Amino acid sequence: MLHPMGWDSFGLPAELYAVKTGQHPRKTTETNIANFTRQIRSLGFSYDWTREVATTDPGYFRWTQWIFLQIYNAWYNPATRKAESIDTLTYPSELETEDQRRAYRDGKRLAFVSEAPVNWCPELGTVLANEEVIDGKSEVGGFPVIRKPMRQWMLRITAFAERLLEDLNLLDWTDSLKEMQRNWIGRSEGAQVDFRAETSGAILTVFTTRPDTLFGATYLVLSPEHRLVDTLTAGTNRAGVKAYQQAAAGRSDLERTELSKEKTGVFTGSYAINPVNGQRIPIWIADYVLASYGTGAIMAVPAHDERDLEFAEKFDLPILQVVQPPDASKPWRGFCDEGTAVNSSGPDLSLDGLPTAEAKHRISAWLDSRGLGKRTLNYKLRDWLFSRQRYWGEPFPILWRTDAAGNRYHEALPAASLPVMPPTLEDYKPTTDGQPPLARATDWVTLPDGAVRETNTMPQWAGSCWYYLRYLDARNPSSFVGGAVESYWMGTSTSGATPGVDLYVGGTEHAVLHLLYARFWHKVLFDLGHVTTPEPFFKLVNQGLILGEDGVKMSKSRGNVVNPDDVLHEFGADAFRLYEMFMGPLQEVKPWNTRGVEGVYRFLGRVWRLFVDEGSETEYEQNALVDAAAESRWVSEIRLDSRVLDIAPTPAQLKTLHGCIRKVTEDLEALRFNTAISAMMMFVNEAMTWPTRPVSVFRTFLQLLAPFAPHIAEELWEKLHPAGAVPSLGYAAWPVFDPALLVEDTLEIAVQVNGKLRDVIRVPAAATPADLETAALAAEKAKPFLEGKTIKKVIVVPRKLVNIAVA
RNA sequence: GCGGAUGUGGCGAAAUGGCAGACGCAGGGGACUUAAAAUCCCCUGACCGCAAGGUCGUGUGGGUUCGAGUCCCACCAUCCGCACCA
Repeated sequence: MLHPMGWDSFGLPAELYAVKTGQHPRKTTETNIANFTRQIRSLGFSYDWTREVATTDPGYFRWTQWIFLQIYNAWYNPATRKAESIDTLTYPSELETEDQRRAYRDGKRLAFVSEAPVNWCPELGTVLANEEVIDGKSEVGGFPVIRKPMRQWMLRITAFAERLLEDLNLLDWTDSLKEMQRNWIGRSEGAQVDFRAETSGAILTVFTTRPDTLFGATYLVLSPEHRLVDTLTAGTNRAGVKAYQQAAAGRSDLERTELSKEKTGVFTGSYAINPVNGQRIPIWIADYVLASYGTGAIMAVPAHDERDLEFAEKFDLPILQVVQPPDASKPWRGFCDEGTAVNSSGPDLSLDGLPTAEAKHRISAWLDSRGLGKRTLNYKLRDWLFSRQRYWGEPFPILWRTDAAGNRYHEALPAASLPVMPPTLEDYKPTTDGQPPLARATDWVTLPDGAVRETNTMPQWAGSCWYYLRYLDARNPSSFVGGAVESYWMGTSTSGATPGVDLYVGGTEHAVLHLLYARFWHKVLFDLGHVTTPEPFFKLVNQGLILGEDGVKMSKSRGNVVNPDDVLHEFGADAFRLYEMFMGPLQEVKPWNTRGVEGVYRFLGRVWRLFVDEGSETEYEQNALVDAAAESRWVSEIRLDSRVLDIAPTPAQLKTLHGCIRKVTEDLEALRFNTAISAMMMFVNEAMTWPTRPVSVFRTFLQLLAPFAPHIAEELWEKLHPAGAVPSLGYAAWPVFDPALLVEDTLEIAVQVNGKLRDVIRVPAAATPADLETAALAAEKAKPFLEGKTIKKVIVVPRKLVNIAVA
């Protein structure tokens, strides 16, 4: 069992807090880690602190940088569907110079530099990944985000889209979480179709999931950022197109979606030819077409697409039916589902009368045979924007140089030079001219040979992409994780073990961030032979959020935050732990209720009184009051209750105990802590009524209690072993229940008439179904319901119930 | 709009298709106490009834079944995620 704890301590929140308090992030991070450690320790969690890691520790981020180098020095080979060393890349023969081959190689790496529109958050002064933008605002802080072309580091996660999708099937995750990832990856099958521009002859490729509607395409739409917009714009339309492009560029994502109710766009003044029928159709640009999805251009089929219809109606473009709904009473206008092709005949091809699926097939084959298009897969997933203009993150192990032709190119630092430490800065805010903070350290940036360092840093997700691997071998100085250690813990050296982390408990907020990024890194490491499982986390459970007492998410601004320190001070760690587990199912969202803590606190009081002598308890309370300094001595003088004796338990006592062992054991396995606790409450409620309290029974009970309330369990365990030389309760083997002790000699059988409970009878456990039937028919309280009725059928469920069906 | 989850007492919740509401909170009554707190005992889904007992009851409406909180269909509500993804 490996149960470690660590700190994901790089990132924006830590940096923002540091800026706010005017301290260095390393200082505030250390202070916070110390405080969290204190709180966690006071709760008595059994973490293995010898494996503690912090992602901000140079001994840790050295290996984060090392993994980045593995990604940087790899490419995705579509033939093998795997990441491979960049050395296996073959070059097209037309690349003659080393500079040309270098440019080609850099374009293939899994870590690459790209000049593309990115999410820029002016308030935070940094770019953000797609996953970090929620409703057009930054995930951290909630500030507006705009699109801006910038030169940034990207990781080629899109190459793994299909495998990230497929391998979800290997995992024991909830359906909802898997669905979130599937939706985020957003696979869709369709076709690319080439349209030829009428005057320039330029080829315009569009992506569509409905190639069967090609005959209904009455215009094309390009995104404002599409690279062919300039060449396609006719003279008189130039000013309007430019203005539209500029307006779209300056608009935030939020504005873009808020304004989505109203479609906007401009005509370029030029036309394209529909390859299927030679029709001349206008080319428009509009921001409802996204540059970053598909080809950044669409064929509009207003009859059978909601958005195209809205646009066509607004700009008075032709709407042509090409699909007949199966339900003829439904209007064809705006019908987007599958039906039958109509009005779809051209000189070389007719789809008329074909069902949608077949029409898709036919047209795809036709386009393919003419070289006009091909079947394609598209994903919503975008490449991972991996650089940030921040101080508090891992510096890239990358240098920039200039070649003979004056082109800047990048180069990896050797692994031996890791870690690349961030420079010491007085001011770690971004520069006023928009340069990352690291650019302030001019001595650090420029090397003696003229090379300059990359001044961006990695995003906060980098460190958390692989921490579970570092836990396995946290102090290894020569490798990110030792090979034998990795295969032992990840389960590939033992047959039957689940591959990867056996149980990962975490919140849903990581669904399309950390959990996606970590899977991607893991797959790269797997392909390159550094780890032995294709997936990092086998079983994943999302714990539910604990809301404030008012049923709303806890927040400082609402003032409904419960501070664990206060709860601990008033009720102790055991009551706090017990309550959190007793509240309800682990996965459920549920509100905090301090009364509930009092409830489990009372339960712990009853446990205590089950063991200790009341008189000595009173003495302790009085003595501890006048002499608080010697409290621990007075505690040790509390005596056991005189009924707690080393005597043989009665069969009834053993039965109660073993029933409890069974329930607690099974519930723990299934993470049903709430019902396990309720079983222990029932045990205690009954044990309170016993005239004798056999030590052996209570020792076992304490073992059951220990994982929930370790402090009180350990204290009482010690009292039950007066000799002193007893190992801690934590090392005692978990009790095993004896099924033989749970056998009942008589059973309670429910007697139903027409499914309604009428009586409960007691029968010997050995009673046969026939015995049960006889006894049930004779049941006193059931009789009135049988009188004067015909018995149609008697259903006997052995050991449970008898149902008499009457007419 | 799309995807997912959840709907059970005053509240948190239990219940391999087989006695709905275990366990706990809150509430009511009682014991102990000069008194209070703590503790212990009893009651507590709704309605009818003096009682015995009965009727109804797991978001709504259907269905399958000897029997449905549980399975199937439709709908409603709430929460979470995604959202102009062609």
